Amino acid sequence: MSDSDVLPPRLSGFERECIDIFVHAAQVLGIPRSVGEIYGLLYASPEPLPMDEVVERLSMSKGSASQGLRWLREVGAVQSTYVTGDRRDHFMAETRLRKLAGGYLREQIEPHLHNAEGRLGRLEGEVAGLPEGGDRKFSSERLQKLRRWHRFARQILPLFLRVANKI
Amino acid sequence: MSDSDVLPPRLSGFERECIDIFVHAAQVLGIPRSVGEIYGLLYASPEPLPMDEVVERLSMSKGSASQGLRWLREVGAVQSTYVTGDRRDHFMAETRLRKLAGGYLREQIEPHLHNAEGRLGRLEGEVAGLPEGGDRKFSSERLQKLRRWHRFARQILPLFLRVANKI
DNA sequence: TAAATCGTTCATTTTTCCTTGAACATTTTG
DNA sequence: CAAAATGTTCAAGGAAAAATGAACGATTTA
Repeated sequence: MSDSDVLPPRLSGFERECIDIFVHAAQVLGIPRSVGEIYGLLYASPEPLPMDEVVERLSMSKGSASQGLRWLREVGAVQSTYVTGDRRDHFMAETRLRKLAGGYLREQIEPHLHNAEGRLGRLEGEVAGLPEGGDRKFSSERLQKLRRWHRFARQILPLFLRVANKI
Repeated sequence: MSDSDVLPPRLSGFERECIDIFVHAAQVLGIPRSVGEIYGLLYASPEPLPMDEVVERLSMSKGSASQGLRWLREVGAVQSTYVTGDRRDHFMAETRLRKLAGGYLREQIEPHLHNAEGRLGRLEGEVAGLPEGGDRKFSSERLQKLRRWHRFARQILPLFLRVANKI
């Protein structure tokens, strides 16, 4: 006799579909599947959940749940709350798009944009060291284009957040 | 005696820095490193390059170069051109941001948005099957929020392309 | 038409990333 | 204080993705 005959299903249909959606979203964003699962479960929950329940409902190791929840807290995608008479931390999904996107951009994208500045500086050094001639003009134009792209990214992301704020 | 004593360096400083930039950009976008390398090399090249040269300059296998170039062509990030007196295909980087971003969104993002519609439909089915009560209201609100996000994504991406067109 | 060139495909290897679970620290309960 | 509960860390294992290179087909050249 298998467990499914005696145990209640761990997840409701609604929960399963929410998890499915966020697992796929995580895939698009390059985030681990387990993180998508956790967020999906919390998104489907009217009440905040403690870590044990995440572990149990998702059949996930404590390690993954601990790390996943930490990551989600760091990017501001979940908040931990008190529940009276329970010393465990309880977690709930942050669902304001502005907060979600803002945390992701700050933690995941901003560092890359920052590093890109250093790389553009090095590229500029290379162009400066080039001998005069047709290739130098070409290289300089390519560098300028990269700089425009970088400036564009720096401007468009805050704009994106302002628009997201209205959703 | 090592090769570096007798062979010219395969890549110029300018090329190396361009490649570095696009390798990191690829990482952010979840694209294989080899694809970033190829695009970076082509971006740095005033002339279109045949596949052999990509293989040689990047010390990359023919397989990777072939597949990487195919992918780049599919998303519209490189174009192949004729070079008179040479039967090999020659590749050059597409550098219009609108084209680059458009191809990426069409090939990589759009399929996910399309699939999401199916998932939202299934989620709607789950909500419809829920008994009346507080949880049903909650679930319905969460579903609506997902639908708003989806609509938002569908609207913001074309807008993004219009703005990118001016860069 | 034989040899050389160009490019693709795909099974295999390599690498990278994710998950696991045991060990541990900390706090709480009996 | 001993046992239980809660949560973190990290080495090791496993899974998924990427790179390799040999085999192959197609085309061109001598």
